[in-house]
Amino acid sequence: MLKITRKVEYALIAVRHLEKTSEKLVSVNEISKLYGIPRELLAKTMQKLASANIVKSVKGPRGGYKTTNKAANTTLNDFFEILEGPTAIMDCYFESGCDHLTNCNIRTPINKINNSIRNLFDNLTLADIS
Amino acid sequence: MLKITRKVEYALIAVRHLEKTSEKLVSVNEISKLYGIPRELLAKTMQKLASANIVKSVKGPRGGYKTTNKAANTTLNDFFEILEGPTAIMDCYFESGCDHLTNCNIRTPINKINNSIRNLFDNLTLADIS
DNA sequence: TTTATATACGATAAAATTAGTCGTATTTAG
DNA sequence: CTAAATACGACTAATTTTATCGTATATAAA
Repeated sequence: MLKITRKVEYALIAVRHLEKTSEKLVSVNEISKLYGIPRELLAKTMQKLASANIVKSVKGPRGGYKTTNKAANTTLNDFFEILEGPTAIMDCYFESGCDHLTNCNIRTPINKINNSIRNLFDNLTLADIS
Repeated sequence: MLKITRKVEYALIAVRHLEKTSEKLVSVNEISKLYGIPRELLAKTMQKLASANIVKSVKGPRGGYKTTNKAANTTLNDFFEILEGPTAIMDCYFESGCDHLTNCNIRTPINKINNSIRNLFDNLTLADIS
């Protein structure tokens, strides 16, 4: 219920670590050992952050990741959506098709809750929560 | 990721239905048929709402549920916590014991996000989202 | 030019959580 | 009495999340 996923958790850990080490390239291996998190999973997570230009990747020996100047200004909503897709407390908020037989009597409440959450996360950046 | 559960969904449906039918007692059977939701699951959900005094239960034939005057003023945070326990985007926010090896570098961000969400839900009542 | 190290990415397996069902007890109107 | 309703715990099924595996590609350094 209203939990973030490990992917997001690991991404936060990594980005914060990279912010600290600044310009230096740090490999997935290093971060996964340092915080005791699964390497392959972190690797995939970093790839998503890289394709969204939150971090920059460098291949090959001595390669790794570093944050881009975009990182700190990224909103939580963008950060979450890069990793997990649209922010929605129920699938019907984005997908079509409602399960309920006659009519859905919670459309308004669901929308209001969703909009509140999205508004919250749109107005918080990674820098804000540091 | 940040989803509400079916229990919460069903509870919302039921409470909104009961608000509409006002003083009349409505059985779980009736609501479950009307919205096409599993009876037993809804029954349990209603029992939790009853023990939190959001709804009043009446046993026996012609029995059922109706909302109490407490219902509309209930905050989303209370409503969620009655059904699902403490609101926390990560378990470590409430439970002790951290998985991370050396040190956790996301304590501050997690707390800030959590407090923001809790603050949001503490200031929204069921009436507000109707 | 070969080797070792690193990212990239899709497929699959394991674990955990959520959703749903079942059985039995209790209450009470008719 | 009986039927209809809530109450509650145990169990099973389904779904989602988490983790692993295999293979490809890039590149620094020997």
